[in-house]
Amino acid sequence: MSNSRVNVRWVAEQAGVSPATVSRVSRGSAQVSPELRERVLRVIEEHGYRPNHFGRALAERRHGALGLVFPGLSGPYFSELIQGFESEALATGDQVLLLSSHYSADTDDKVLDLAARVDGMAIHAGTVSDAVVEQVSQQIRVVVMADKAGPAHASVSTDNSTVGTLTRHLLVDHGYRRLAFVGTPEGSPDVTARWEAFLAAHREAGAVPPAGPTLVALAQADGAIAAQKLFDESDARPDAVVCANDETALGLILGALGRGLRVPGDVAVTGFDDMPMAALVRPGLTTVRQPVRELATTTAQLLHAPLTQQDGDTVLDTDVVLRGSCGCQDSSGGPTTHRSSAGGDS
Amino acid sequence: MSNSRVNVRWVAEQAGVSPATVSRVSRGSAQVSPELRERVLRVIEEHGYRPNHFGRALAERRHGALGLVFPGLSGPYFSELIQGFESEALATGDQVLLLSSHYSADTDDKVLDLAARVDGMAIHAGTVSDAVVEQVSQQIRVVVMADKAGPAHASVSTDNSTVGTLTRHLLVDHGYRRLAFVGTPEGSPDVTARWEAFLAAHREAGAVPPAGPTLVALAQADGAIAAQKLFDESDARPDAVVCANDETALGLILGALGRGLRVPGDVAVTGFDDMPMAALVRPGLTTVRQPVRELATTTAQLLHAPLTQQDGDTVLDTDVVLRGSCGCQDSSGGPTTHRSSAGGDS
DNA sequence: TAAGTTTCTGAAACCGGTTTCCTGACCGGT
DNA sequence: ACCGGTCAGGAAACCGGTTTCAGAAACTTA
Repeated sequence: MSNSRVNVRWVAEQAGVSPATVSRVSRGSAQVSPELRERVLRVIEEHGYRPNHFGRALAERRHGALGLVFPGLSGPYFSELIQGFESEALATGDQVLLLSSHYSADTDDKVLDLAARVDGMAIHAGTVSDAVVEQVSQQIRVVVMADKAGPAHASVSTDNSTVGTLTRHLLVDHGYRRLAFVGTPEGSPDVTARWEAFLAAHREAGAVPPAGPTLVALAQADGAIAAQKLFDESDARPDAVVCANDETALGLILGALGRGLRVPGDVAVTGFDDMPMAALVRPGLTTVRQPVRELATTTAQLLHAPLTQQDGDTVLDTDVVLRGSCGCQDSSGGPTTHRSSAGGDS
Repeated sequence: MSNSRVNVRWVAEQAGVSPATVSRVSRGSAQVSPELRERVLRVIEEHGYRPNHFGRALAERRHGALGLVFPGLSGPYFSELIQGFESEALATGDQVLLLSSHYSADTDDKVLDLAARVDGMAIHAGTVSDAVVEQVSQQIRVVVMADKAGPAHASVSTDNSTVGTLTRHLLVDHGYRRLAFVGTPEGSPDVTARWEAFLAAHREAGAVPPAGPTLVALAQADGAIAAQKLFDESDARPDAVVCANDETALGLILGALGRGLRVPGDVAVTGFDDMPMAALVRPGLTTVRQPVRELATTTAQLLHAPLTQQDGDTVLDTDVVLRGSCGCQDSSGGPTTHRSSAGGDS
C-alpha cells in the first residue's frame, strides 16, 4: 500500500486547493478554472491518486456493482451466461460480484449479505428460496433468470415451448414411436417447461409418452449415465431421445456410439442450447437454439435501468435447429431453423 | 429500498442507546450488559438492520473482497477455477469480484479499477501486462495463476513437465514415430511449458519432433479444427497427437471418428486436465491430471494470508493418467497413474 | 457607474459505521 | 468510610469522498 496516504485532502493540500476542487476535477462534475484543474491533475498524475471506492460509494449511495447468483458452473450454458452478464455490466461501468450457491443450504444468508453490497442482483432459477428473492427485491432491484417474475421483481427467460415443436417433428415428420426424455424437472423451471412441452406434443399427436423422464443432471457426464439407464438397464430401447440440454445429448451420443448403436439409425437424439460443439459433431446435433448471451445481457440491462420500470416477464425467442442427429439430411450448408412464436414482453 | 433509513444512529435512537453500543452489539466486539444487548438486538431483528457495507469497509480499511481476473470462460478448466476460488473465498468470508478480460485492450485499466475495491487479486496468466501486475502488486496482495512469481507477487501453477513423461510414454512404450502437438504456446505459459516438455522428451528419446505445434485455441471446437488440419490438409498423418488440453483432445477424437479413423488404432490421442468427460468416452482419454480446484483454493488461501509472507512459486503436482486413447489396455478399474516429481514450494 | 448575472471556489455538512478516550458506577479490600 | 481497580457506555473523532451553500470575483447590461 504505497499510496495509502493519498486521499482527497492530501492531494488538495499538495495542489494548494480545497478537497472540493479535487473532487470536482477527479470526477469532472463541474467547471473548474483551467489553471487550478492543471495544478490538481498534475498532483493526481504524479502520485497515482485514485479516489477510494468506499468513500465515493458511501457519498453517492450507490455501489457501482451488480450481483450474479447462480447454482454452479457446469458447461457452456453458465459460462456463456456469466460472460455475457459480466461483459454487459462492465460496459455500463458496473463491477460484478459472483455468488455460486453450490446448492448449499446457507445460500440464503449469503444472498442477503450480497444484497448489502450491490445495486442490483440477477438470480438464476433454482438457487434461492422464493421468500428470500422476495425479501431482496424489497431492498434492491432484482431480475430472475429462467423463471417467472414475482410481485417485486422482473424476469428474463427463454421460450421452452419450442421443445414441443421439436417433439412433434420427431413424432410426426420422422414417425418415431418410443421417445424418452432426459433431464430432471424438479428444481429447474426450464427443464420443467421442456418436459411439459414434450408431454403436450405427445397429447396433440395422440402418441404415448414415457412414464416419466430419465432423471439425471445437466452435465455431459450425466448424458453418459442416461445412456447406461436407457440402453443397458431398460428392456425397451427408445428410438428417439429428447435431452434437456446439448451437453447431456452429446454425452448420450458418445454413450450410444460406444455401445455400437448408430445415431440416428438406431436412436435419434436431440438437445437444447445449440452450443458450439453441436454443429461440429457428426452427425450434427438437432437442437433448440436459445440466446443465452442475450438472456444475460438483457438481464444486466434491466438491472441497470431505473427502478421505476415494472417489466414483468421477458421471454426470448428460441429456434429449432435441424441437423443430422434426428434423422434429417445433415446439410453442411446452414441448418433449417423454425422460429418460435414467443412474444416479447408480456 | 424500504429500510434505507435504518442505520446505526437510527437503531441507537430506537433502542435508547448510543451508536457506539449498537456497533458493539452488531459486531460483538466488546462487553455489553445483557439488558442493553437485548434491547438493541430486538430493534435490529425487528427492522432487519444490516450494517452498511461501505461504512464498515471505510472504517475498517478493508474490503472483504477478492478479485479474480481471467481471460474468458471456456470449458471446464475455468469453470472449475472460478468455482474453487469462489468457494474458498466465501469460506473465509470474502466476496468475489470477477473480471473477464475477453482479451481486450482496455483490461489494464479495468484491473486498476478493480484493485481499488478488493483486498487481494488473483490474476490468471495471459490476461494483463506484466507492468500492470507489478503496479497492482504494490497496492494490494497479488497471486498469479499458471505463471511465474514476480518481485512483489507470489504464484501458483501446476507441473507441466509431466507432458514430457507422457510424450516419452508414446515414443518409447508405444513406439509411435510421428507425433503432433495441438495448442498455441504464445500467450499461455502453460501451453508453452507443455510444448517445451514435448520437445525435450523427443530430444531425450532421440526422436524427431514436428516442425511446430498445430496452432489452435483451447476449446472443444478447436479440436475439430485441428482434426481438419491434421487429417485433411496434411500429407503425412501423425500416428499420435498430444493435445494441450482435454477439450481439444475430445474435439480431435470426435473429428477422427467422424472421418472413419480408429482411436487409438489409426491415431493415438492424449490430453491434459483429466476433466470428468475424459473417463467417460470410449476409448478413455489418456491425459494428465492437474488439480485445478486446488490451484484455485491455494490461490485464494495465499491471498487471504497476511501480507508479510513472501511465498514465491507454488507448483502443484500432476499425474499421468493412462486410459485407452494412447493405445494402452483400457482397464475399467482405476487407471494407472504416474506421479510427477514436482516439489512443493520453491 | 451601479446593479444584476454568471462563474469559480472553499467551508462545512453529510454518507454509515468503528474506535478511542473518558466519565461514572460498582466492586472488593482494609 | 475510603481507596484503587474494573467495566459499561456515551461523546466525539475518524475513515475518504461528494455536495450544498454561500461568498467573492469577473463579466454584462442599463
